[in-house]
Amino acid sequence: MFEDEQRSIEAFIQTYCAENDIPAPEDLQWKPIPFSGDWGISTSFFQVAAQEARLGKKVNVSIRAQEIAEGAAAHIGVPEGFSLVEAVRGYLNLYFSSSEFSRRVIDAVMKGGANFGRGEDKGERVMVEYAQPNTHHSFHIGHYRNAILGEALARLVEFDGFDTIRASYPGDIGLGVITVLWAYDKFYKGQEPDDLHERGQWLLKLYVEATNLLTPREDETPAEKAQREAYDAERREMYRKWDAGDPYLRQLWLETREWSLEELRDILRLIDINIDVWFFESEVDEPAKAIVEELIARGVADDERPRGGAVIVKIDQKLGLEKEQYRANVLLRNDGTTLYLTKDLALAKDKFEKYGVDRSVYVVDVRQSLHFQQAFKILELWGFEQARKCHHLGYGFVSLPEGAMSARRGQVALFKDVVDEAIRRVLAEIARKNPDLPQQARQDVAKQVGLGALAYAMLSVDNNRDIVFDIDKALSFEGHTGPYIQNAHVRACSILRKAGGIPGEATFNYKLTPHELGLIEMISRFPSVVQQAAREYRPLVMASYAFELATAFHSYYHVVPVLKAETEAMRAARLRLVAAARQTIANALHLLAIAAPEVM
RNA sequence: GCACCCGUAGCUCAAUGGAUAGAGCGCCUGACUUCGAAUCAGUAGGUUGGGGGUUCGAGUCCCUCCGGGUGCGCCA
Repeated sequence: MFEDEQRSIEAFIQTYCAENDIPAPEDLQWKPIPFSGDWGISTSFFQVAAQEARLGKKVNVSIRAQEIAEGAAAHIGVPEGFSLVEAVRGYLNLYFSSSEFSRRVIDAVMKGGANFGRGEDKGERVMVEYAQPNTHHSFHIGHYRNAILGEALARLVEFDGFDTIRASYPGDIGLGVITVLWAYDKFYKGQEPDDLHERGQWLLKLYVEATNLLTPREDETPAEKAQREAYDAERREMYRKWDAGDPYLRQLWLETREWSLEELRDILRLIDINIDVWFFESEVDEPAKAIVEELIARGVADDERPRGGAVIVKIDQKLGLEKEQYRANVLLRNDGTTLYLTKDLALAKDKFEKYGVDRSVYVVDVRQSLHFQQAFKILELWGFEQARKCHHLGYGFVSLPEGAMSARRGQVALFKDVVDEAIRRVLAEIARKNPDLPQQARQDVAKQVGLGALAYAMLSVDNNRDIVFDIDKALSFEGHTGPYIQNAHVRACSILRKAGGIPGEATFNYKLTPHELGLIEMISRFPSVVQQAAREYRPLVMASYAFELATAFHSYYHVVPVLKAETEAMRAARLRLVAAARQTIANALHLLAIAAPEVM
């Protein structure tokens, strides 16, 4: 936010170094000054001093860094807009003139509004692929982690200036899907629950039942074994007929698939996700077969079918690697059918050529990291420049306190159930804490707060860490939670409502309290947090920031009187600060796909 | 066997190679006739799994060991 000042100070430093025969600092890093209670920016001279030492000068690096910092401080003086410049232990600290910078920060937020913090147009198109649940199943809390992580990421890169496409890739075919169709056709034909969420759960129930019938048991009798094998043969035959395009099965498949998709669309609507492009696994099968010949012709893939094998890619060998790293993988089974990898390659080709994607992010379970490393390398061998800008955003899996989720054992936290419970708990909280809230508003608010708690529980943990989903902790409304941040927004709204309006301008020409400075500093950091989170593909960075911003606001709120400020000028300045805080909190929450309610 | 991830306060988790490792929960203490207490202020709690190394500087990078998890050509 203070790039101009930084640049001019950097120029001063470069001049000073040049004049005193000190190696030019290559990359000056500016950070906030820690634990000072004041507000400013800081850089250090350790690297410069170390460079001198390497060039043969006999110096103690930390002492020399301090000397340079002192010299630079003296050379710079106190620039316009700053109140103090000091050299401490090798660091050069520049303290802002608080009134000038405060006004500038607040004005920037008020002018930018919902666009405050938005990055420059990057001139690049990014596709974020997430929300890839299998159909013929119900959406559980693990799918939710995927969806919310992908959505937050999409919002971040979009806000940072990338042309962004949201893509979903449901697994709508495969042995699991056929298993459900088999059970339906054999035992439940013609049945169909009314409610769309019941249908998803019902299909899951069919899957569990069918899997039990089809899985070998240790104590099974010869008759049971024969029965099971007969069932399995039916299922395999069904898969073959589906593949051959059997009209009855295709119709049944599309119909039941639609039940799942209806539920999926309903859930995505609930959590405010708008997918731009739907890729179905079943639709990339034919294109996938087509690319195999091309890859053989290009010498990327080896055809071992003549020897009874498959079509494979020996990735390490093609890259000329001695050590095994990417290994080899199969593109086409010897029966001529495609695999997951083949389909992902075909899909990537489509993303690059048909959608003009420059960079591609895959939000997929971390267990598939080898698969994506292989896919990206094959794309590179294939000649796609964009392959180097493909990124697999892996995330740890979500389990329950009882252990891994398992549909078969009935151990699943279905997303819809969790949301319903969240809303119930928020309604109870509202009844206790805000009984004046009109009844008709309660349901909306409960949904926003309940979903906010869930989203934050997922996003406030680093993506490469596993999560044990404890519903009581995820639906906590106090402390390091979504509702805590939402509550800061609500409190700001409340002040502004009572104030009756926001002054069009204000100066900060009075002695600012530490709480005001802290809040203004947090607000000023928002644009750089957007950049970092987007650059690193890490929604966690924004999640942590949002909490810290809310903490700064809550502290401020408690200590600094706004409506009853001592003077009219202070009241105006503080009202604008509250408005800027509200805006920044709202922007941060939006990037996390969390609603910013005005009351709760 | 090979590769990747994780190990930080009692618990759950943060910390672009940078100054004194921070939060939340829980424990204990205090603050509502006050802009909304889903809040705030404070106390206590650490050999960052062990050991080497690189660096002016390591929770962070390298090596090694220990412990936990995941993956590894015809599943997705």
